[in-house]
Amino acid sequence: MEPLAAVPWSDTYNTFSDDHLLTLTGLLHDDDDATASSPLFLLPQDIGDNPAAKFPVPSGAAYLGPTIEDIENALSIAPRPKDLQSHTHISHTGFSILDRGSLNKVEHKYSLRIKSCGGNMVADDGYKWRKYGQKSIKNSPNPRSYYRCSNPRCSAKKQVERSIEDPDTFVITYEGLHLHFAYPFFLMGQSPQVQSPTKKPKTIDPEPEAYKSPTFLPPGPPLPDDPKEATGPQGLLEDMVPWMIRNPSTNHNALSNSSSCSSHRSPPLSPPSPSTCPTFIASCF
DNA sequence: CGTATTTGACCCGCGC
DNA sequence: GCGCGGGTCAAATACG
Repeated sequence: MEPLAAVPWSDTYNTFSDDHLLTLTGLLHDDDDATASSPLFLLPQDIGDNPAAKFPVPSGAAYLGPTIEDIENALSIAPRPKDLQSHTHISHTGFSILDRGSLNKVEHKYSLRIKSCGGNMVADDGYKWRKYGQKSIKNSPNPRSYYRCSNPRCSAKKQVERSIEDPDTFVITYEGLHLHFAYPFFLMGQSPQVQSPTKKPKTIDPEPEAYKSPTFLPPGPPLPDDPKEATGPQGLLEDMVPWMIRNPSTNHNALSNSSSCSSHRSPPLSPPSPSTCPTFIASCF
């Protein structure tokens, strides 16, 4: 039996999962990266007035990234129906985020189970993903697709496969983060004095240099490749979730005020198109 | 023609 | 050592 007879498999996967991926990739540690044991984000309240604290400190006391509970809390701000549906229905985008238990973290990888509610998933995060592989999985009729951030300086990856139990449920596994997303959080050009003592990445990636910069900027417009391109507040979910997780009490307002197409930032490799408006972000949170 | 996708080959880790 | 399976590579192909 061929999955998704009416819609090309890869197309469905990609358009469906992109927006969700952005939701989480900004939170994720790269499994093999030197940042794996370092906090991804520090916020103004975290930094305070101590210059020495303006860079993520890879110590045991540092913020080690979101837990499943953090992410679930962030997700919980999505409007939930009053009834006893087992998942949060996102009517605008035609899919549902399965309720508690659908999100798992395993060895710095997050897996998310998302229920498709029919229709084509047309939502994009502005980032581009390049499919680099597809494999048939043993004992599963559904292949697994492998995607990598099209930004060559970014190591973010995702895997998407259809659930065996429920053909309408997608299992998306996120690994790594959009490193170019972290650019605006640091001032470049200063000699690194604080850097992670952890192991080097398996592959040479110039991106981690950003983390070596001692000065940390508060969350602002993600700046994929060139800090000089930074403009005003943006508002992708990816921008907001790290902040949300740290500020659960103000999550809802922050997102409702920040989600709009007009404030969509320029994606790393291509300008946003009308179809790339983060509708998922606006409707989900 | 440049870019993205497809897909078989290849690599590597793991269990037997 | 060998086979298996997951992950990645890269040439061929499709597409805009």
